[in-house]
Amino acid sequence: MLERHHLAIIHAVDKHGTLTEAANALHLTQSALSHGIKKLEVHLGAPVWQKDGRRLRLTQAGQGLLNLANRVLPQFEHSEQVIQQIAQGQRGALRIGMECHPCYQWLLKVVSPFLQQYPDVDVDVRQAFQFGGLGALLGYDIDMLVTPDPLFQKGLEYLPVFEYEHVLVVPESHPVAGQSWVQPQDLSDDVLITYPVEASRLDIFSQFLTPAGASVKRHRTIETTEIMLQMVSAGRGVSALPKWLVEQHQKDLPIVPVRLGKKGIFKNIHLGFRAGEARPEYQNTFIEIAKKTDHLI
Amino acid sequence: MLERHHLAIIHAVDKHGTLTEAANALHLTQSALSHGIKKLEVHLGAPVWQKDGRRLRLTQAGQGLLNLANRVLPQFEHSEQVIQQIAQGQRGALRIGMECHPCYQWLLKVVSPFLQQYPDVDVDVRQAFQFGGLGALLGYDIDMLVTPDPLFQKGLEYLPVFEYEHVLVVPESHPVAGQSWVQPQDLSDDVLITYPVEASRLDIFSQFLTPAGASVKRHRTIETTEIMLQMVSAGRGVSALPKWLVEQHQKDLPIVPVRLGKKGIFKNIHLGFRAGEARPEYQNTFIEIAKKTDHLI
DNA sequence: AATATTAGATGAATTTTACTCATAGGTTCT
DNA sequence: AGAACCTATGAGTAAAATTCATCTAATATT
Repeated sequence: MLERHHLAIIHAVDKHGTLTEAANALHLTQSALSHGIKKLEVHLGAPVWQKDGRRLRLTQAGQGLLNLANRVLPQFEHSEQVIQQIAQGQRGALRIGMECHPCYQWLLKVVSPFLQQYPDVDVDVRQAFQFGGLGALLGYDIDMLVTPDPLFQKGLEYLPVFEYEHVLVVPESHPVAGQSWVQPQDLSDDVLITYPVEASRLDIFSQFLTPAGASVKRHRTIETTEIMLQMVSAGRGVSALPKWLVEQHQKDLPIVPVRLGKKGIFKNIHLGFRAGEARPEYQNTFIEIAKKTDHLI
Repeated sequence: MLERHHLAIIHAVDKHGTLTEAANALHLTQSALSHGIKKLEVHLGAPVWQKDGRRLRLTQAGQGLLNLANRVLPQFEHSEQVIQQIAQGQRGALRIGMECHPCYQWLLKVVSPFLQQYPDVDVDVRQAFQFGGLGALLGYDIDMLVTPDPLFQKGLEYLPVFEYEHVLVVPESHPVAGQSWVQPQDLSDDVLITYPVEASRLDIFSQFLTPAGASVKRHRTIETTEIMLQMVSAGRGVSALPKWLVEQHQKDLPIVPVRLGKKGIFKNIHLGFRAGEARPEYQNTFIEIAKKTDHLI
C-alpha cells in the first residue's frame, strides 16, 4: 500500500536532488530508499522515476505522487504536531493567513497580547498561497484568514473585525491634495504604486478605475508599505491604502489622504474560518482580542 | 511515524463501530489493530480512544486523526487508482462536480459521446460538497466543476461553455403568463419553488427579489426538475429555471417562461479547473465536446 | 443471579518487512 | 583513463507487524 513513508521519500528526493542526499536527510541509507521505492513501483505497476544520466527524473506517475505528497505531508505533520503538543500541556499553534498587506501592523497589535496570554501557543503568519487564502483555509494549510474581501462560501464563516476607508495617498504637492475627493480621470497622469498582487484584487482598479474606463500613466508595484509611502512622499507616484494607515504616517511624511470617488470606498476586514469545527479555546480568545483591537494607534 | 495505515484503522473503526469488525474489513486480526494503535499512542503521547463500556470513543486527539483521515485517505486512494489505471492501458477517471441542478441534462449529452470515445475512462458526477464545489476542486475531490457562478480565484481557471437566460416559469393560467417580463412585486402572492440550496445562491433571490426588497408568499424546495415543473404546471407555484429547459418541456406541459425584469437575467455556465496542472488528454477532449454540445435539444 | 456473549488488551511466538552492508554497473568530469 | 558520483541489487540481519492464545471487563440472555 502507498504509505506516507513513500511520499516522504519522493518529497525528499525532489527537495535534495539525489537519492543519496535524500537518504541522509531521512537518516536512512540510499539502499533503503531504493528498495522501498522499488517495492512501491511493483505495487503500483508503474515506475516512479526514470534514470536520466545519473539523475532521477519523475515519471508521470511520480509527478502525481509528488503532487500528492505536497498536498498531504504538511497535513500529516501539522496534525501530528498539534496532537503531540496538546498531549504535553496546553500548547498549540495558530496558523494565520493574510490577504491584506496593510493589515500587518494591525495584526501585530493583536498577536502581541495574545502571545503574552498564551505563552505556549505559536502564531504562524503566512502570506503566499498557491490557491489563494481561501484555498489555504479549505486545504487546512491555515486556520484563520485575514481578508478585506470575504468570499462567502459553504463551509466557511466570516467575522467582521473592523471597517476602514480605502483612500488615495498623494504627496502634499499633488494637484488633488486639497480636494475632498478625486475622480478616476484625475489620475491619468500619475504613476500608481500598489502591492504586487493581481490587479483584479486591487480595489482601486476593480472599484474605481476600471468601472470608469479610466487608467493611470503607469502602474508599478512595491512590496512594503513603508517604501511605498516614501515613494509617494517623494512625489514619485500615488497609492491607495487604508485611511488610518495614511493618517498614522501623516505626521512624519508630507502625504495626504483623498477620498476615492464622491462616496468613498469602504472596506471591512474579516476573519474567516472553516465552519462547524471545534475551535480550540485559544483561537476564540484570539478572535476576542482581534475584535477589541482598534486599528487606530 | 503516523502512517496512512493508522488512519485507515481509525477510519475503519469509525465506520464499522468496533475494532473487531474493522479488523475483518481490513483483513487483519483485532489484535493487530490493537497493537498497531497502541504503538501509535505511545508515539503521539496521547490516547486515540477511551473505552466507554465495551465501545471505543474517540478522544480529542482521535477525532483530529479521524478528520485527517477523512481528508487524506480519499486522496491516497484516488492517486493510487489513477496511477495504476494509467499503468495498465489508457484508463482514467474524470470526477465532475455539479453546482447547477438543471445542467444535469446538458451534462448527460456531453458524457454520452465522451464515454463512447473513451471506453476506459470512468466519469463520476458528484453534487454535494462539504465546502462547496470550489472547495471540492481545491481539495482534489473533483477534477472539474460545472457552475453558473464562477468564483475567480488564484490557482483556478474557468472556461465558459454556454450562455442561457434564467427565466420565471409559470402555469399558462398565471396572470403574468402573457406579459413579456415580470417585476419583483408581481410574485408577492406566489409560492416559489426552488432546488434545496441556500437562498443566497439562487439568482432569483440574489438578483431579482432581494435587491428590490420584494418577497414571495412562500418558499419551498423540491429536489428534481421534473417534479418541479409538474408542480408549476399544476398551478401550485412558480419557479426559476433556464429558458431552454422550460422550452423543452413546454410542448408537454402548460407552462410559460417569462423574463425576469426588463433586461432579463443571463447566466454563463463555466467549467472550472485547477490551473497550471498537466491535464490528461481525455480531459481536454471532454472540454472540447462540452464546448460543442449545445443545450438546445 | 448465573451464564453466555461480545469486545478490547496483552505477552509470546512467528512471520513479514524494512534496513544495512558490500558490491556491481552506469554516468559525468577532469 | 581514472576519479568521483549515482543508483541498483543480492544477501544477511535487525526490526516491525501480525497472529495466536489467553485474560479482563461490559453487556445480554435466561
